[in-house]
Amino acid sequence: MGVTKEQAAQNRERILATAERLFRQKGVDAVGLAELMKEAGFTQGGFYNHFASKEALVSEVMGKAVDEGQQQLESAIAHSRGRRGDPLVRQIEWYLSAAQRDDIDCGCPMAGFVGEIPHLSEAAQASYAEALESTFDQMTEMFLEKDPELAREQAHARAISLYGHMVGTILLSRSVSASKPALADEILEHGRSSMLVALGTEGQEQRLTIQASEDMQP
Amino acid sequence: MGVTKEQAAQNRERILATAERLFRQKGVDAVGLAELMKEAGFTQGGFYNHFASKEALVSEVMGKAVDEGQQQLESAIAHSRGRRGDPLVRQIEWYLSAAQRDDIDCGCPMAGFVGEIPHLSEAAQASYAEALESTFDQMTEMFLEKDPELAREQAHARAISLYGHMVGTILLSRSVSASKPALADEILEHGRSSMLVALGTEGQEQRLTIQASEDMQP
DNA sequence: TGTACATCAGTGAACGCGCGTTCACTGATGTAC
DNA sequence: TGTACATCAGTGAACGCGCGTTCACTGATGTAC
Repeated sequence: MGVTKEQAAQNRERILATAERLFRQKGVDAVGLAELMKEAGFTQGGFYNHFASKEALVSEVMGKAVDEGQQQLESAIAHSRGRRGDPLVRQIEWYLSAAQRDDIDCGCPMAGFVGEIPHLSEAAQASYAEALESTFDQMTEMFLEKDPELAREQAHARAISLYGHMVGTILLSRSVSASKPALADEILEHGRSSMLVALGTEGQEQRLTIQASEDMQP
Repeated sequence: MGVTKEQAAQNRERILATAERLFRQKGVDAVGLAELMKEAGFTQGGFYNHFASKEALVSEVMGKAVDEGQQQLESAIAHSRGRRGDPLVRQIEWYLSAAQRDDIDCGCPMAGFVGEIPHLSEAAQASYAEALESTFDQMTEMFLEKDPELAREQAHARAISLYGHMVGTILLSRSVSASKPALADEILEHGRSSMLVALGTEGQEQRLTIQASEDMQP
């Protein structure tokens, strides 16, 4: 009661951060505002000083989460620039590590929320789609940097495919990490090595594609 | 009031089927028992004649859904046996079609529920993990049938990787199909063609792997 | 700089509502004799 | 085969509870003069 504007803004951020954590742990629907505010250190009623509704909060949390995911990816790119090794390889190995799988709180928001997005508000879906597109663009750049002779269009296609592969692999691994931990690890490992192999062989794709599709599709 | 045993069993099945449909459309948490029973054509109270609790219903729905997904895959294999073309190719093309993406009600249950699984009961998680393992085994067989010289272990690894790729691609496409339909289609298409190419090039993998990892990981 | 007052982030109780669950009751089904 | 009765899937009202939301109130902050 009686609080600096600056303090109020900080409190708002604390509510957002707490909401993101709880949403990831339990799912959006399973988190009540009373629980959220208590967890953030406030009483229930204060919520509406900061947000118009739960839906507004959800949209803002989604927007913030995917933006941060973006920035994380961007800084990962910057960090690996000039270092030895392929930034795509580094990215894959980090993304598909057991650590990133088990750290629900800080893991990739695109993967963490992908299942809930179709049930959320238009605003939340739009934020998500925007961020997904940017992620594809960033990964396209990584492909182009790796192989400057690659056509942009093809780099983009590879980025989309690779990202789908990464997201599916981490989700499957998470879905069984409680009931079959060994299987969960196997999923990560086979997904990862297959992606790394694909990264290596893609250079020869054009030569092989024609022959391959002849083999497959009579 | 006053109903044949046989009729009662049918009614139970109707509740299960309705629950599966609603769960897929809205998510497990967002479906209330009153809504469910009404949708199935009954009054609220009757629910507990068939199930001990909502949690018990959820577990049974998950078990049934993944089992049916299994059978569907199995019959798809049987159906394509002896026909022209690679069953894996057929599987990929069906799975990553816009139709299967948009038909939430009948789509792949593994993909539809993967995001909710970590929040559900142990029983539901166990059903899911069991079914996932079986799916990997079935796809392993498809790889072995395609290339009988392949080591079982390697076929299994490829099955796991491919399935992760399929699931991630369909989920990403679904997550933006409302807000960016064009992007959603692009995701399907690039994922699909990349998987088909990988199927074709994998035969040459062993030769390329060594060279590829030298290129990537100094 | 000091005083008077509006602002507004906070509190905590209360609202109506829908949730999962329980219950007394109904009446055709299915069984025992 | 007919009669008497137990069973149990169905009804629909009610339970306590937690949900999202509203409200009157508090009191330090921030502003106007």
